[in-house]
Amino acid sequence: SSPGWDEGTSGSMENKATHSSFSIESILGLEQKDEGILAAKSQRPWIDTCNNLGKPVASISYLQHGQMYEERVLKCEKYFSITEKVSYKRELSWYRGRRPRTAFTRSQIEVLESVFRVNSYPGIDVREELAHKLDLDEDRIQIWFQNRRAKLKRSHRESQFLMVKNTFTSNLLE
Amino acid sequence: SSPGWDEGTSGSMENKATHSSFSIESILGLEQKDEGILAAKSQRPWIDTCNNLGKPVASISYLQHGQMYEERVLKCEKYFSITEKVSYKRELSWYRGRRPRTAFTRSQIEVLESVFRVNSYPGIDVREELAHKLDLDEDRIQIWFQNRRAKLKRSHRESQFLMVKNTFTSNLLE
DNA sequence: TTTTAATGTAATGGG
DNA sequence: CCCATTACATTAAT
Repeated sequence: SSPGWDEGTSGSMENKATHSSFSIESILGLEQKDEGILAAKSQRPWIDTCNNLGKPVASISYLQHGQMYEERVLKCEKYFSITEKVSYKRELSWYRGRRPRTAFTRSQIEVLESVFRVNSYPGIDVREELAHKLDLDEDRIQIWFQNRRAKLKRSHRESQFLMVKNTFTSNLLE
Repeated sequence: SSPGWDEGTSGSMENKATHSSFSIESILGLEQKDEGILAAKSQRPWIDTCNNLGKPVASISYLQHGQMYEERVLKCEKYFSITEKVSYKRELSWYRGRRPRTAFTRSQIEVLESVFRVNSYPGIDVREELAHKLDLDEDRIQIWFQNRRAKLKRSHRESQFLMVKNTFTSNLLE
């Protein structure tokens, strides 16, 4: 449940613990048995969000507040239709298949940074805990730590580099 | 001899047959004697290369052809200094002891992919042949096929997941 | 422009 | 060999 984009209904497959005996899954004969391919988790849930309702029947696009929007008619019934409004940028991300960029809040960053100072390699347990506390996907946490480690290494490299360079320069000036 | 990262001047240690009595190696007292453990093949040749000449005395960095380079001063005498030019990318990998990431060329990938389509599990003989033809280590080939098989498996899982989910969605909309 | 979230994949280590 | 992870090079969003 990352902020900035909704998850649609794609999460329903994973809520094994909460469905009743008369759940949709059981009616459709898709009961999870923790065997075979149904256990698989989609790698691209933000794409599923649009696929869940099929290809749009139609769409119109327009400008609003200086931004390009598109209204897609996902389903047309006699008395109603289901529409979805998406921004142009998001649409671009979609067909490129790229996850919309997550914008962490300041408070989320603060927590992540404080954990990072203690442990740059949190295990799955810590990541799940963080994910729950910060209301983020565990995947986002993992990626954040990866990028954070890369950043740390970059800064180490730069400072080390400058140190050597300064030594060299000092020697030259002696 | 993987393409994708230059060897700088560090390859000189391997050209034992071509150096004269007044080579840099002999001046520095680093003559190879081919005795004892030196005959063994290192598991990490990309680390040995830098350790052989000790830590650089100093280094300066600069840009050339859009790439970061570093010039390291290996030894400073009164009238001369011995320097070594290395690319920045290589420098990064050094201090961590990790093999520099191989960047396969498009044509190498094409060959590997075409072989993969026919046989995902090439034996040592095929791998050696590929290594020779593509000018790569046999190890790189082996790793490539391992990663390629993992990728194939992922895509299979993903498509199966989507198939099941689409069935699920179709049922809902009927 | 700079920073950094996201991606693809080469490399590593354990089983 | 597999599998899960990690590092790393790049791309692209902000």
